[in-house]
Amino acid sequence: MTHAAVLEAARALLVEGGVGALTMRALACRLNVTPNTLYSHVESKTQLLDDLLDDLLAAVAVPRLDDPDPLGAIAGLMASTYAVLTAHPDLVPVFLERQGARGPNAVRLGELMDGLLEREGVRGRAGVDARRVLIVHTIGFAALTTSSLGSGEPKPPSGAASRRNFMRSLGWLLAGIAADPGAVSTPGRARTRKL
Amino acid sequence: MTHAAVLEAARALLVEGGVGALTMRALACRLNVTPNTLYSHVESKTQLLDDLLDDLLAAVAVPRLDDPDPLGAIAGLMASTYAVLTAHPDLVPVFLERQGARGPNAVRLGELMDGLLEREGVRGRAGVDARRVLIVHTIGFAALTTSSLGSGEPKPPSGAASRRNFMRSLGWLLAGIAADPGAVSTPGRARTRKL
DNA sequence: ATCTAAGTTGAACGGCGTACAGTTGTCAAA
DNA sequence: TTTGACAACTGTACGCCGTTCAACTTAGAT
Repeated sequence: MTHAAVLEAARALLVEGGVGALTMRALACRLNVTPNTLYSHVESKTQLLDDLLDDLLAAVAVPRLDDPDPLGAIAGLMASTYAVLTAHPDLVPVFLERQGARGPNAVRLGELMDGLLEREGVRGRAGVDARRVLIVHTIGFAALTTSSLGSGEPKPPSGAASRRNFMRSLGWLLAGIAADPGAVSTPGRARTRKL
Repeated sequence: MTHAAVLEAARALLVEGGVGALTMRALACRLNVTPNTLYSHVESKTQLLDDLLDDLLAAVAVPRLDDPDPLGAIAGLMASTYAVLTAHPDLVPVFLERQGARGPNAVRLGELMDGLLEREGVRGRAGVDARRVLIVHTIGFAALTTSSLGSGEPKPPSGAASRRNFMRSLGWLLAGIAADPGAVSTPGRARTRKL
């Protein structure tokens, strides 16, 4: 009975029955313990979910910061993130509810992205905006990839079709970001008091 | 004590304390009634949330289908949707959880959008994809507009800055959609068995 | 005056996350 | 070998949740 065992059982519950099935009581039952025992290994259910989230992000394949093609590297990074998220669709709503993960892996990915964007000449305010756009697009697509979204089309598109659609629109966004770096490229006093 | 009164009180609770504060018991208390009374006017809490969602969508300003500038009309439609959603940020997580509203107003907006896209030459599979991209972008931005999203930047951007960022990236997406209609413009037997 | 149907209520069910006091088992220090 | 500290675990319970059901009230139609 360890922290890791709890996480693993939680993941199993999530896969088998979705978020609704992940209950401290069900979790305890699966581990053959009483519910309160879990609190010796997990601070709270919220913390447990955060741990699951960050574990998920650990599976994202990260490009090298010095990749010769920064824009392509970013595309690959987002594609990998998308793949990881859609592979575990049950966690995505949790992700949204938390307003984005804040664990060490999330931070690492964010910094890597900033580095790659900077190599494209996108930094400062523009960098923050660009990261936001890309993350919204990726998480949003992952979150809504299995729904029919409004009228008609009762049959949601296949996973492969969704992925193609994701990559295509991701390309549009990257093109826009690259075409308009809009960066205040001179750091220092020039941008100190600009909001 | 009517359906409308319940909805109104629910909205008030939502504004005052977020989703967590919207409880059947709290709702009943605010209306000076016992909790079970609510079930004479509302089928379930889920249905109540759906009603709130669709009510929200009723506030979206819709362009005319025969607007001389379809692309601009779509941009306006998404901008209005974004404004409405960000004005009631508490409902956006609910929106996400429901995987997009399915009420009559949502259907109406979806159909209007399809009509406008069609006038841009985007129809069929491409139309569905385009609608998906635009909805993801809009709802995603509204959902994540108040978070810091990963590393750094403890101060989230202001509402106006977020809106500018939203509109700018929306423009990139619309440009991509318009530049590559990718439509199978000949309906009929040619595309019957193409999945 | 009587019947009916809608609105409301008290009480309860089962489930949730979680707290607290007490029991067990393990293992180092005496 | 005994003792004692400490971590893991349990029984029990609290307060919350959404929801149901039989009973009661009451307004309007017959």
